[in-house]
Amino acid sequence: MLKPLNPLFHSELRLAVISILIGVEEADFVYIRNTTGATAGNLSVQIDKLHKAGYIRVEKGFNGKMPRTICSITDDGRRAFEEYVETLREYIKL
Amino acid sequence: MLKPLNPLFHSELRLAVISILIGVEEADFVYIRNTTGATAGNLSVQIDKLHKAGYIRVEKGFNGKMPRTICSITDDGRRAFEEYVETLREYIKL
DNA sequence: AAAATTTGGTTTATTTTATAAACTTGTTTA
DNA sequence: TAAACAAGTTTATAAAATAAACCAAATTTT
Repeated sequence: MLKPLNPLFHSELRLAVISILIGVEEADFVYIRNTTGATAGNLSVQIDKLHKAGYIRVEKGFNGKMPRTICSITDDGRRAFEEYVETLREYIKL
Repeated sequence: MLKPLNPLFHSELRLAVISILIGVEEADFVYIRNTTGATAGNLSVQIDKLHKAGYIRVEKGFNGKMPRTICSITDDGRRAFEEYVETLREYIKL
């Protein structure tokens, strides 16, 4: 019997966000929005979900005078994501 | 920029269904229900979506007197699924 | 130096999707 | 022959994704 897929990762946009954060130290809101092509609203909501789950860190600061939101993956997030990927592999077994 | 994920495959239950069908000649409704653990209603809906998309074949017959629904993946389905998996790999790149 | 526009978001509303509950048709079994 | 069961389908509800509307501050335009 297949294990359930962590629904927090099994979403196109959240998966794209994690895909970015997994490979870098940190990334800001605008960069993530640009590289995913998501709307700001959608991205804001999905980042919030990942944050509330403890999978990413979200730090609000300023770049000069402009607001800047920096995201990074947490250890918990990394662990949970790896587990998700392993589970996923059982589905796609390829 | 990441390619979009075919939403017909990017669903836990439909993914589980395809995961079963990819490895066998055919499988019937009850078998799929048992091995996925899905409710009959949910399964019926998801099978219908895959069928309407042309990704699976659905043949209704009888096993003695009892109705029997047999499913199998189509060539189109196989192709589309492989493409989905390739796209997915770009997200999880691991 | 106001007014208009842009930036970097958040909040709320709408649409879509997934899931469960209820129902149908026919079959066994008590 | 009535109750329980099997194999699904249909419809209603819950949850999720997405978009639209909004806000505050900064920048640019006239």
